[in-house]
Amino acid sequence: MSRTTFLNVDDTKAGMEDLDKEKINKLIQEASKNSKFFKQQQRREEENRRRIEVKLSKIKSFSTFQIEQAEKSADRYLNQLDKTRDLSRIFCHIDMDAFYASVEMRENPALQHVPMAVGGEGMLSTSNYLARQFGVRAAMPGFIARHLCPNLVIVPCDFNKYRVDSSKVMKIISEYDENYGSCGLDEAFADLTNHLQKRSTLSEEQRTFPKEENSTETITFGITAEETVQEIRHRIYLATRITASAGMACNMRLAKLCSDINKPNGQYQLESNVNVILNFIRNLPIRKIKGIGKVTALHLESLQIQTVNDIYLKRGILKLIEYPSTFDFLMRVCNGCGSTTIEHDDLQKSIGHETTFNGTSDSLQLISLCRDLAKKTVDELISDRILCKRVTLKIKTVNFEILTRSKTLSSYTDSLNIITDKVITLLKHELDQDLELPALRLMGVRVSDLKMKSSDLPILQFFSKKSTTTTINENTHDMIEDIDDDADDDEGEEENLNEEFLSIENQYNEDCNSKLIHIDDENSNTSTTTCPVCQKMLLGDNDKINKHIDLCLNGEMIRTTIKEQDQQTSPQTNYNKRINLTQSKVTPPAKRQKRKFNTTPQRTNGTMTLQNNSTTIDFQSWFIPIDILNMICCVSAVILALIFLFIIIFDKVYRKVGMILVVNSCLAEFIFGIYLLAVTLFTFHNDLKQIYFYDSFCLITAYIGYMSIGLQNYSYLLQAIYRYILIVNPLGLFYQSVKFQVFLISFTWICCIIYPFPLVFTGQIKYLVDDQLCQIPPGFSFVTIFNAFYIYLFPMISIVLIYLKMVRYVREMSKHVTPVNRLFHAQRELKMIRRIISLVSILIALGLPYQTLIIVSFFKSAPKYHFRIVFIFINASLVFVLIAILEITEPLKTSLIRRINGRATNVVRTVA
DNA sequence: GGGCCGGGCCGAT
DNA sequence: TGACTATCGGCCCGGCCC
Repeated sequence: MSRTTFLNVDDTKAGMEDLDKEKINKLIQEASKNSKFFKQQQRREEENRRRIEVKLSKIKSFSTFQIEQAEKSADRYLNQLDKTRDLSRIFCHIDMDAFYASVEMRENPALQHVPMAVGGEGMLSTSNYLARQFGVRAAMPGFIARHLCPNLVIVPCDFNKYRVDSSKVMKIISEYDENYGSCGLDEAFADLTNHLQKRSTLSEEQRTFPKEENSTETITFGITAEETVQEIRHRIYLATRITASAGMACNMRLAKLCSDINKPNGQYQLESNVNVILNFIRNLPIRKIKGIGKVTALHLESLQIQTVNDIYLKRGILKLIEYPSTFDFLMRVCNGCGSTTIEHDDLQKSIGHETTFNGTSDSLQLISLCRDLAKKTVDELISDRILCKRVTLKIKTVNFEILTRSKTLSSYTDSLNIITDKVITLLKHELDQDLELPALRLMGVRVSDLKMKSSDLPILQFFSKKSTTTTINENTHDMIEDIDDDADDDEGEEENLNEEFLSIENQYNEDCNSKLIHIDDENSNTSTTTCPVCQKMLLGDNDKINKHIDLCLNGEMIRTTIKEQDQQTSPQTNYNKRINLTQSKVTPPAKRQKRKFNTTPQRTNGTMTLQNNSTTIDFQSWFIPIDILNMICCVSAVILALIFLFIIIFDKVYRKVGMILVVNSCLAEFIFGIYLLAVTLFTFHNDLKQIYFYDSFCLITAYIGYMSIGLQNYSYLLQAIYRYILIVNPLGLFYQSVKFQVFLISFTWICCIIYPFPLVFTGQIKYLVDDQLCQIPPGFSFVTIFNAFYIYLFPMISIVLIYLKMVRYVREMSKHVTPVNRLFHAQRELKMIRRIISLVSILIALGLPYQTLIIVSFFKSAPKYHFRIVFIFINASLVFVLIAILEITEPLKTSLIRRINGRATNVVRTVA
């Protein structure tokens, strides 16, 4: 037997008995030796070995007499356990064989003959038996699996499919025990005792099933437990075309162990006889026991405990060194005792979400992520009508060190603001306190100490018979008082925050609620406003007002619930669902369905349910085609801009002042194109992986975006100004000089480079989950208006005004006696400006959706995926603008034509 | 001494 | 080249308070 280390292959899975473990372990070590994960595992193992050393030295201090006494005490305990042994029942554990992999192989038979695994590149969920021969197993990262088995086919998880099959399986099992307990999608326990008693009274017909689907041939099963389970497995196969293994025994622990004996597609029944049971369990290696993981195994192995029988032999020492609960567990194991009741927990104990991302230390990003996770968790709380009292923040550093920080609240709540505040306070405290804290790679928010929103029920029942208006006002009134208490409680802790974080926090609150309330921060922290939900005048600081609105919105939810209640369901339905999903000592199926083994966030129904500050997003099928379209536009634009720059530089047409301005425009377009390409690639990457993830790259691109859009628009303004100068002040040579133009160009560049900095550093730019990009969220705010004016409206309006002024000027000029060439010249420049106007109108037309969005967002919330939609136009505008530049810039056009012709001539010549 | 709180660790799927 | 999940339950410990 291989010695337990933290990185060895876990060979306890069925189908992995005959592996060359040494070879596989060597390959795994090789694949992961340089990773931080490996180093962390080494640290963990060393720490555990240190603890083992302490244990061993403690053991040395015990006298033989002490050990003998402990052994006698253990024996007495074993005797007691023996007396409570219940051999009267017969449990069955059904385990679907490589469930996810089997579903995939059924859907795609080609996969049946290749080693294959289900999951993501990050983590595998399960593997088929062919892959297991290579050591590929569940909970193994994809890259190691590929190292072990280069031909491995990895199929992404599709929980929808598995859920359909799982429900078929569970339905069949429920016919044998309606109180069955499921452990996830692929496992279930059933107590067959009652069914077996009734079974003898069943007619043969009731025990007869078709041999094959749609076949007339039938098969009749007998009345024994063995045959009953064969019947269950046969019916499962008929329903799903997937095999299941089963184990039968007098308790659940033994039944589970039995289902593993004849895997796959087999079953095993353990006789309900003490000697048989002891003989069976004592010969098993400890790692087969549910509840003994790597760490416990390592500790037990250090005491020369390899099998369950060794546990028995070392019972004296175990009694002396283990915690009572651990000792109790081990004694139950070595006596073959197990649970004989399928218990159902009353209430889920905690709810939370966590996500892994590329390591980052950027506190802004971390706080924003934390907020998203809190929102997601609170949404779940609210939708299930549950309150919580304890919030926990979990973080994992890039070195795989995990920290959890939790805080108990003064009262039960489901307020987004309270929970978010609390968890962000915990995060800030960590970030502040530990300056050496490495970058983080995971963050999680969890709430616990849950209770049902019980007070809702009588209120709802009572008021549902009255007018809804009364309900809301009554409820809201009560809630305001509640929340004020909570707000007071929170104030004390706010003192711990440093100023930087406070400013970020306030900014966020402003952003979030700018559509709801106006707060005059300049005068004081206190202001009056009207609540958009209950229409009451509110007096207080931002926090209190926000919290009030938060609660009012919950009140709004209550009203909705009342309406729904009258129509269809009771408000308890959701909660009951949750209870029903929760099984004894097993993960609720709904939760298990969510489990994933890849790096992507939770996916259900092929969609991703994520929260940002305002919306829930689903992955849409049109994302990818649109991303590709955008990429085509961006790449075309970048290539065009590069070609233009190349031509201008190599043909030396840049020596003219006007061309310097065109170079400036092309350069701006090039940067803007690169920005759009980066954004599109970023979005495409996230869409493809169906993840929401961002790092400072996203912020940097946003910065470059705002800068380059400014550069682009001002470059056209400079061109217009230059034309204007040429006409209005043809003798003002200084203004037409290269020096002056370069000065203007430099000036606009400096303005455009500097202006987005405050946007970045004051957290105005946010990662918008739905749109997968970083932008200033649309909405009525000074920043939005200033931004729109600074980089768009001002240059565009100026160009239009210059054009109008020039039209008037040329008209005036033509009325007076003017040198012909000067008039001609002016008309030509006017034509130039007209072209610039046509170019600008492209920008205006295709930028219009963006501007409309901004304006609409002043009055109501922006539609979902708004930026995705407007960015299609912006990407397209870039290509059109570059084509327009070519069209209106004569020297560029002629140069390009000459080159194309030249090359064509060359080709002809070569061919000839 | 018992209960609560906050932190850490383990295990299962 | 580097690359190792998400969610939940449960247990234990030390520190603190009553």
